[in-house]
Amino acid sequence: MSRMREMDDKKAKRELILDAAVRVFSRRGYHEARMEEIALEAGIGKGTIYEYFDSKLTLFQEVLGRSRDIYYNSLAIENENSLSLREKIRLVFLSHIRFCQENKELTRVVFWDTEIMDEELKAWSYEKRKEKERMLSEVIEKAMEAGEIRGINPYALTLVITGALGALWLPIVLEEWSGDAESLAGELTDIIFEGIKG
Amino acid sequence: MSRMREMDDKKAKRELILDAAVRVFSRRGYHEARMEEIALEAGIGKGTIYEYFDSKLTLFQEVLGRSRDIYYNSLAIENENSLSLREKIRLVFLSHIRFCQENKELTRVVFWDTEIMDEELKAWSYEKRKEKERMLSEVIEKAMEAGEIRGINPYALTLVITGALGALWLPIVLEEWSGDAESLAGELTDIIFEGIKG
Amino acid sequence: MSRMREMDDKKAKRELILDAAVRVFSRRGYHEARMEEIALEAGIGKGTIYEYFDSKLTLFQEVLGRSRDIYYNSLAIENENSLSLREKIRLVFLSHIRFCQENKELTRVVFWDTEIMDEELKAWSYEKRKEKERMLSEVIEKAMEAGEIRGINPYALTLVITGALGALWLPIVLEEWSGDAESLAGELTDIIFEGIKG
Amino acid sequence: MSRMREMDDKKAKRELILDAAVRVFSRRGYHEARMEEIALEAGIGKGTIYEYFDSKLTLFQEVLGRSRDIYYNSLAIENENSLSLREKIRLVFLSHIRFCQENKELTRVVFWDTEIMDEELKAWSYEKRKEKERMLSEVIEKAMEAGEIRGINPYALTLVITGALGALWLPIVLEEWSGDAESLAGELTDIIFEGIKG
DNA sequence: TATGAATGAGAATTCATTCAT
DNA sequence: TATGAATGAATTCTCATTCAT
Repeated sequence: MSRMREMDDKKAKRELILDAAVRVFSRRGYHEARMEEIALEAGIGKGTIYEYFDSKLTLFQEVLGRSRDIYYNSLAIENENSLSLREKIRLVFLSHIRFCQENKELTRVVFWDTEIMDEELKAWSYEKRKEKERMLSEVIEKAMEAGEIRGINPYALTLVITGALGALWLPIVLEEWSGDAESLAGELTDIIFEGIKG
Repeated sequence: MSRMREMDDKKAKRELILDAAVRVFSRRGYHEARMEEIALEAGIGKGTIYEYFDSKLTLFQEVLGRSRDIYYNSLAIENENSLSLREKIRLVFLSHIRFCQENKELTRVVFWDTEIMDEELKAWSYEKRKEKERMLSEVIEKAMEAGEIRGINPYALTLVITGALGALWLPIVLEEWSGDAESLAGELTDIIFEGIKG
Repeated sequence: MSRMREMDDKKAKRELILDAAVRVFSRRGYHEARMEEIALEAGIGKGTIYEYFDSKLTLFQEVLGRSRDIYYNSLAIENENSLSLREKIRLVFLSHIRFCQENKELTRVVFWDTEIMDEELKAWSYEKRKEKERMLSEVIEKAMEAGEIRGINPYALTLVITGALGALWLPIVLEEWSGDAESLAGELTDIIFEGIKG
Repeated sequence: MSRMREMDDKKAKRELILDAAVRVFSRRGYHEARMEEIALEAGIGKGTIYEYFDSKLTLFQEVLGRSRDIYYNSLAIENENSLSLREKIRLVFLSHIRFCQENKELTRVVFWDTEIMDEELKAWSYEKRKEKERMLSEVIEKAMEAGEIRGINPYALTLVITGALGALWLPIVLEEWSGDAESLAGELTDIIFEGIKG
């Protein structure tokens, strides 16, 4: 077998394991997930996982890291500098909803506030959250300077937006809500921009 | 010892255990919490816990249930029928923030999206959440009928409000945010009612 | 139960485990010994061992340490300062042979040059051996100064004595040799003092 | 490739593996040695070892057997019938010391009293030791008959000699002792022949 | 023939739960 | 009733060995 092909195989099996791990971590959570179940799900032997990952924690960290990266990439608003804040927020809601609808398992892994909290992971998680907040604050302050939005406490707005996102994955994953993404994104944005006052 | 006194003692020891359990579950999470640590924290023997609770899961369920009850009671808006929706929402934010500030351990137990989704607990959790949403929807619809707020999707507003609440406990518990409860509650309500449009 | 009695029980169970461990380590060696077998041998459950010892290594270290202490104490020549070197050496041989005859299992643990060689244990082992050599050298040099023995290389004599000891446990434990302790001790001493020249 | 050449290759690879195995068993001991490390050390694939040896145990047995053969051959006193016992013993000490100095790895394998006493290996080990003792006894008895040495217990002398040998490899391998082989061999022989009496 | 990816039996260890006191 | 010593099921991880290529 060519070296190229070998590496593809190696990579492919890694992916196979990661995919299985996402599913198992997603339905069981970290502590209830069994390495044996992941192996079974991947259709491989228990020991094989350890050829690709050092430990259960390592595997989980990679699953979590990748899931979050995929999620954050799916939001992709940084490059859309030409858009108005209103449009940006609408887009964030829209892509969030679509991501949750299309990736129920990844979603569960990303948003399931896991206990594991290995110190390293905790720090990483914290940093990621802070970064997201910083980014949002920045965008908000610019829009405020530009007069697009009135003078408000940016932190309060951050809470409203990230809060709505955080509230919006479980109903989707549990299939309680399966409405139209465009509409809901629009309605949320509308509330935030226009207020609800009668 | 009188039967009355005995029962008081019995009750008191139950409380003792529950208090210790809140602290331990709060700082460790369900899976990392050790029955021995709870017993130690309560100043009793490990075996004694089993005189009062069937299992670790049972104990956790009661801790979680009670914590949520205390939290929901602290919100206490049902009886305040005379208030406007605006005032009600402001009050919910205010009491939420105060509760989190004053009961960091309970808060962590209530909001820590635990993995241990034992089927029964999951169902109970689900029901509790639904009930909260129904209540909110009802209040919103009434306000809409009364013309206090304009015609919007009540579900979207529910998401915005519960989302903001869900986003607002971690910064408090982690002591990242320790600002003025009144101000933040006001600002959040203001955003929701007036919108942010410039 | 009185606190006194409790501690006795606790101590007694520790001893029970240590005894069982000596037997198992003695017949299997460190790596082939199974914690389960030790538990079985002690007539207790697997988990109980861990109530008294942190790990297999810890248990082994204590078994080894105690066995060696018992052995070295059985040699007990330090306090016999009045004796001549010849008598001391004869006594060392004699007590060594008797110890091996009477404590076959301890003997195997003490002399089985185990692989384990955890760094800490290695250092400890090394130190113990050095100490023994130093002690011997000292005694030898004194006897040389006193003219009891002629001028020889003390290190060479140390090798001859410790060597004979080291060669003399296996035949005893394997029951190849079961002769008279007094005679053999005398003969060995005789060879060392008088030489074998015709 | 000619059949002859093939067999040479086959033999060469066997040797390659055995050499690597000596080094690894020497520095790790049997249980801590990893087949993978041996393969790596030999510069071949893990699976290849199994083309030449049935199992780890088999490989170790061959390593041990060969190492011992090399050691015993290095002593080579059988053919030296013309020599006096004194000279023979001196020669044994001398060649032992030199062997240990020059073959630290082999030495460790030969003398490291391994735990892995697989029954077959144990029996073989036992037989080898007995044979050595028989040979020594024979030589001793002849010398006694010839009047070269006085009437002593041959077993006791065997213990003294093999004991000194057994005590003399570790200090060399650990590089604690790195003196002159000739001198030490002479001194040991001197003690055994002349005794130490003042 | 050589390989190394895959395997799974097996070992140490943990900890909720039991139960004799 | 309260206790904590004892327990063993369950879990992670290792590594000799196999076998498809």
